[in-house]
Amino acid sequence: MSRQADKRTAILRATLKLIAEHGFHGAPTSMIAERAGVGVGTIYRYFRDKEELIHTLYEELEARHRAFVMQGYEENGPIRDRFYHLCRNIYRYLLANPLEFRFLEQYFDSPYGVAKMRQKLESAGEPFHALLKEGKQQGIVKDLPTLLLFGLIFGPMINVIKDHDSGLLPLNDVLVDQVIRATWDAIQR
Amino acid sequence: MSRQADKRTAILRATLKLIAEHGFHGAPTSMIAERAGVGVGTIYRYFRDKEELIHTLYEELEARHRAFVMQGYEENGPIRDRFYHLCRNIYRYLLANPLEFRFLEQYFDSPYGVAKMRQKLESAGEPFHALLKEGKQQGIVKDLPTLLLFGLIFGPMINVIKDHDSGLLPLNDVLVDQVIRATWDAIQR
Amino acid sequence: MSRQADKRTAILRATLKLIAEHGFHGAPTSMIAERAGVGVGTIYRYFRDKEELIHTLYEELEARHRAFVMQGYEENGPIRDRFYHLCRNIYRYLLANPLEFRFLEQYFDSPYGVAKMRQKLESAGEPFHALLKEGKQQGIVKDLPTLLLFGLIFGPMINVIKDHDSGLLPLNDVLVDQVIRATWDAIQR
Amino acid sequence: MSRQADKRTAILRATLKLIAEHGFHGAPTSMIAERAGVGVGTIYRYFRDKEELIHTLYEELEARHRAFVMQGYEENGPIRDRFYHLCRNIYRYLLANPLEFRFLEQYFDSPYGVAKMRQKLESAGEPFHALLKEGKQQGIVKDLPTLLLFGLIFGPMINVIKDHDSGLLPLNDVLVDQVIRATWDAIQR
DNA sequence: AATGAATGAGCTTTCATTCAT
DNA sequence: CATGAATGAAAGCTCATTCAT
Repeated sequence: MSRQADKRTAILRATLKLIAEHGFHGAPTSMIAERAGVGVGTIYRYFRDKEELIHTLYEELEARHRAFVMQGYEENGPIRDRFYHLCRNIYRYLLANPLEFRFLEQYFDSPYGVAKMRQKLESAGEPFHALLKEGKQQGIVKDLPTLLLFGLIFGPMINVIKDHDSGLLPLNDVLVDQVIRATWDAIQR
Repeated sequence: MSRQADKRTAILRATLKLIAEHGFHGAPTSMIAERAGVGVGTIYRYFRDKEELIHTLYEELEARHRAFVMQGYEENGPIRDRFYHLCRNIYRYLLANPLEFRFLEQYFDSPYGVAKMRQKLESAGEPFHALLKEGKQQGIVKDLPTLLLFGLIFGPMINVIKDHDSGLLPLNDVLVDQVIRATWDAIQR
Repeated sequence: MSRQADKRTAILRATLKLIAEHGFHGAPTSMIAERAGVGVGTIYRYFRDKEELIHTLYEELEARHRAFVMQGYEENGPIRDRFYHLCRNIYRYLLANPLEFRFLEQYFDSPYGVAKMRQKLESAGEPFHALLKEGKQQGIVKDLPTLLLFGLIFGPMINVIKDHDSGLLPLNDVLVDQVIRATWDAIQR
Repeated sequence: MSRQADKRTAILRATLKLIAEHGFHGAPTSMIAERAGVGVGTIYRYFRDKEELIHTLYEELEARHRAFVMQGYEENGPIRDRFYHLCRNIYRYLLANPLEFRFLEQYFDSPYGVAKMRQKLESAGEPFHALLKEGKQQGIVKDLPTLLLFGLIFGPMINVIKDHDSGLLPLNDVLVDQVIRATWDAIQR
C-alpha cells in the first residue's frame, strides 16, 4: 500500500474514532489531523471538505459491513434461515465493531445521512429487500409495507446494541438469538 | 397570559422548531431570539444558559406527552389492553406533533439526554415498566430483560414514525394498529 | 432620614462593598441593585449612570475620610507634630475601613480616578500641601517638589496597608509609628 | 527572525501598548489583533487564552527588566552602593519604558498579578531581599519587617514614576538620585 | 505532495441602560 | 417615584478552510 493510501486510511480511521467517541462536535479537523499523524492541510488533499470526508467514511464502512454480512449467504435458502443469517451477522458485526456502530448511529441521525439511509434501504441490492418481498409473497411474512418491516427489524437492533455498548444490557449469543426470534415473531404472519 | 409568559413560550417554541428542523447546530441563540421575536439577552432572563433552555424544553414536552398518553389508562386492566392503549396514544401523540418527535429524537441522541432517557425508562413511574413486569410474571410476555423488551417496542416506533414524518411511509390508524400488533407479537410469549 | 436617602445610601453602600470585594468587574449594576434591595432602574434615578455613581461614592468617602483625618488638627502646631497627626489618622482610618481602602485603591488605579487624585493632591485645601510648603521654608523638610514628597509619604502608606489587609504584614500601633517615623526620615532634611 | 516570531511579538507588543494605554478593559482580543495586524484567531495559536497571553507578556517583561537591573551588580559590595545601584537601574529602566511600567502597575493591581508579586518579592533570587537582610544584620538598615521596607522603597518609586509619566513631575538624574537618597534615609538606621 | 500558520465568521454569554407599567 | 423585563453591543473563543512554503 502506498504512502498515500496510508495517509488516507489514517485520516479515515481517526475520523471514525473521534466521531464515534465524541460526536461530530468532538471531531474538529485539527484533531483528526493530529490523531492521523498528518497535517491539517493534508485532509483537504484527499477530501474536498469535511462533509465529503464523512460521507466517504460512511461508504467505506458500509461496504465492509455488507461484505461481512453477506458471507455465506444463501440467496435461495429458506426465508427463515436467510433472515436469521442476515440478522446474526449484523448483530455480530456491530457488536464486534462498536466504534462503527456509534459512527453509523450519529451519521444516520444527522442531516448528513438521512438521505443515504433511505437510498440504502430501498436499493434492490439490499438483501433484506428481496427476502421480505419473497416472504410476503409466500405468505410467511406479514403483508406490511417493506419500510415498516424494516422498522420492526432494525429498530430493536439499534436500541439493543446501543444499550449493550453503554453497558446497560450486556448481550451474549443466547440473548441475541432471542431478540432475533422476537423480531421474527414480529414480522411473521 | 402575561407578556412575560409570552416571551418565555415564544423562546421555547422557537427552540423546538429550530432544533427539530435543523438540529442543535442549526439553532444558535441568535436565531432562536430572532424567531422568537425577542432580543438575544432575553433568552438569558428566562434560562440560565442554552443547556438549561434545552432541558427545560424537554421537561415541558415530556410532561405534555405523558399527560396525553396516560389519558384514560386503566392501571388494572388486562395486560394486552393496557399495552395497546399506551402504544396507540404514543403513536397518536407523536404523529400529531412531528416537531416534538424530531426534537425528542435529537435530544435523546445527544449528550444532553442520554442520562434522562435511562432515568425515564427505569423510573417506577414509567407505565410500561410495571406493565412488562406483570406480563412476564403472568407468563404472557417473553421472559427477557426489560430493556430488551423496551427495544422491541420503542425501536420500531421510532423508525416507523421517522419514516412517516419524512413522507416515505404515510401512516394511518390501520397501519399503526398493525405495527402495534406486530410489536405485541414480538414481546408476547 | 427619608426613604429616598435610604435608597441612595443603600446603593452607595452596596457599590462600595462589591467593588472593594470583587473589583469593578464584580460589581454589575444588577448585583448592586440586588444587594441594595432596590430595583435596577432605581440606581438610575439617583445617578445618571454607573460612572457618576462611582464618582459620587468616591466623593462621599473622601469627605468622610478627610473629616476624620482633620479631627483635632492644629493648623499652627509644629511641623513634625502635624505630620504625625495627619499620618496617624490616615493610617488609623484606612486600617479601620479596609473596604474603603480597597475601593480607593481601585478607584485611583482606574481611568476613573487618576484625574481626581491629582486634583486632590494639588488642592490648596489638602493639609499636607501647606505642611510641606512650610516645612520646606523652615528648612525642616527636604527641598524637593511637593509631588515627590507626596510620593515619599503616600507610597509607603498604600503598600503597607495593602500588605496588612492581605494578611501578609499585620500592623499594630508600634509598627505604624515606625513607618511614620521612617517616612519622616525620608522627607526630613 | 521568522514570520512566526514576528506575529507572536506583534501580538505581545500590541497587548502591552493597549493595556498600558487603556487598561485591561481597553484591550479586547479583537483590538489586540487589529493593532498587531493579525486575525483574532492567530492570538490563540500562540497563547491558550487571553490570560496566558497576559502572563506571558508579564514574564517576558520581567525577565528583560531584571536583566537590565542586574547589569554590573556587585553582590558583595557595600550595602549602600548596592542599594543605589539597584534603585538607579530600576528607575532608569522604568522611566525609559513607560509602557512597561504602566502595564506592570496594572498587572500587579489585578487579580492576575497579586500572587506573582508576593512570590517575586519573597523569592530568594530577589536581590533586595538579601540586601535588606544583610543591612539589618549589620545594623545599617532599620530592624523592620522586610515587607515594610519594601513598601518604603517601592511605594515612593511607583508614585514618583507615575507622576513623571503623567507629566506632572518631570524627573531627571538629579531628582532621581534625591528620591533614592530620601528612600535610603527612610530605611537607614 | 504535504504542511500548518493564518484567518474571520460565528458561537455563547454578560451587562449598562431604557422605558412601559 | 420605583420597578425589572427587555435589549443588543461587545466580549472571549473555536474551527473549517486556504495558501505560501
